[in-house]
Amino acid sequence: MNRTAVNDGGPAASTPNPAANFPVGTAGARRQNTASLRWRQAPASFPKDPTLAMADKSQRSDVTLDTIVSLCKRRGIIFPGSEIYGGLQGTFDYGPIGAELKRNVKDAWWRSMVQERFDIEGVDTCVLLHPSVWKASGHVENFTDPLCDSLGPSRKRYRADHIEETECSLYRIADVTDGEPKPVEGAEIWAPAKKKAKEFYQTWWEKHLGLEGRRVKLEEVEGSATTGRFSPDDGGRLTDPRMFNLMLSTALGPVEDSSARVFLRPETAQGIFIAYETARAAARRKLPFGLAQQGKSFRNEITPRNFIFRTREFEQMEMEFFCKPEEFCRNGERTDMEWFDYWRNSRLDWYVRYGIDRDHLKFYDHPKEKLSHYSRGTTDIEYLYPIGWQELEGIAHRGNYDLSQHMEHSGRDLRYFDPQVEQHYVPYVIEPAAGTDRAVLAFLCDAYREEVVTRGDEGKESRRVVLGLHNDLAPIKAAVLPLLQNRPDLVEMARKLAADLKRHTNAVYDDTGAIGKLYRRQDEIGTPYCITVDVDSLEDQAVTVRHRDTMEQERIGADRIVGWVREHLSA
RNA sequence: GCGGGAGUAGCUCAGUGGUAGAGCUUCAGCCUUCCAAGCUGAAUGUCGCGGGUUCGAAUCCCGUCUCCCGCUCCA
Repeated sequence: MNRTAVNDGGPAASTPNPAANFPVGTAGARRQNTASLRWRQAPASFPKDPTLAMADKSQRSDVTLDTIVSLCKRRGIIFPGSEIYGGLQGTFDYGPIGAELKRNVKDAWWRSMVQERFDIEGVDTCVLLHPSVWKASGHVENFTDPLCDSLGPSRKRYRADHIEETECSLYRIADVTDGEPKPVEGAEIWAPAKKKAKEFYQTWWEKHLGLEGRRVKLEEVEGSATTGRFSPDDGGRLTDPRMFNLMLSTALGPVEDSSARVFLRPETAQGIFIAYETARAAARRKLPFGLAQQGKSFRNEITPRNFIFRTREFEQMEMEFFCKPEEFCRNGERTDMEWFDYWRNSRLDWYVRYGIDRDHLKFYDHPKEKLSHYSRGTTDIEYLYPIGWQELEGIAHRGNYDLSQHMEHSGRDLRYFDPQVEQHYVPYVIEPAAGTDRAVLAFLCDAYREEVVTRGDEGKESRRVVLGLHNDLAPIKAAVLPLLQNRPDLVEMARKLAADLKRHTNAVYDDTGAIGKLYRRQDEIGTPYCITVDVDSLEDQAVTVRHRDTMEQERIGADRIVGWVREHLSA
């Protein structure tokens, strides 16, 4: 979905496109940097859907992606993978705080999708699946894009199947000003037709071959007629298409030559479909019911970008909900489309429940004409990332496509026998598929805020960075801090309190700084409660609990603190 | 893959041919009775990598790698 990344770069219709082109095989001309620079500002002649572009104009002013990236790195939440070797594009590692956060997101999903429900089971299927699975699912055929590049000045890349091939020939340019045709060094061009070629290259000759005011002639190189593709933007010839398969593959078996080439799953869903019948039978499930799964998926994204938004290795939280096609529903039973609707809303509510501002979420219903032939509806839940509205989760009504495909390719009967109607049929599937890393990023962006704090007596201002995470998502739930680090009795009491808390929740102890600094440290990673032990605590056996969001404090008996924290965390 | 930008301390960067620096962070000590205070001290660098020019290279040249941005792609 690139609807949002509108090419807001180019000034609209600045330079008229002079339709210049570089001749094939003149390396010198390709280095015309000045021309390239000018060209880069030319408007693309394929504006992406302008209406959508308008609708998606909204941007966030409260947080930038760079801010989040930098916080994540500084605090060891998430940082580039393989960093000590210079990094590996499209991979990110989660550090101590990030690992907790991600676990919490996954746990929250699992609780609401599996644990709290009576109609969904969890599964955990393999990353490596039989190669036929991807033939059946359509990934082998459809997950491969033929791409080609323009040799013209725009250097743009196109989907080969989006551009028609046309007849073309190679032309030589000759200078005929002085009567006798003199071939111009290196000036050979591919063009669809002589007339067109003349239009295309007029400007180019003059500018780049020093032929201003000269008369030139095009000679078709004999036997060069062929078919080729040309850039709609700059008229340049396109390279032959190269195939980009978006699935990663590996060799299964110890000896590479004789081993089987298998794919790493590009989605977790197919594992669920092929385990469907066994899981259903073992769990003794009737329709409707769902199978949920979390796990890593891999895609050879041509351009992984935007931090953890698009990476080559990523994690998914998917659920396949098998339900009855409408014609088999009895009175009062939800139809497939009603289930689709149910899951759309239910999934959006989940994000709101865990703290995302409702105004930062929206549905994007895929237009009917863009749906796959089997799909009866697809809705994206989009989140207003700092980079704009982008897909966070997709909810798809997949009809009976996947199970039917696997029936056909595997030869197994995956139909469901419905005792109510005494018929066999293939269930419909509703699939809410969420990106775990995208969810983590969304929660981070939505929780992030900066405040200016004024200190009471001196009126000194300082900046406070807070992650206002939902308690369930906060990586660390409570920090125990001694007010004075040079008082062994305070330190001892605080350490003991931290140890008590650690038996029940993820708590930490910290005394390496003045109290204000310790608070800020915890604010930055979203710790909801800080518990401070002061000198009075030794007398009255009470401690101060400081709330992250309000910075308010309250006094609680030390012996009640574990209960207090547990109670507040589950509230 | 193409084009552009960038690689110097954990972070942000300065350093354009002559002994590698600053601020912040981190750590230790002192101090400190609640919101990044102060003082003292310390740690941390194959200047992305390889080659060349030079008496001498972070600096100039060539090559190379990686990251970032744009484009193509993106359940």
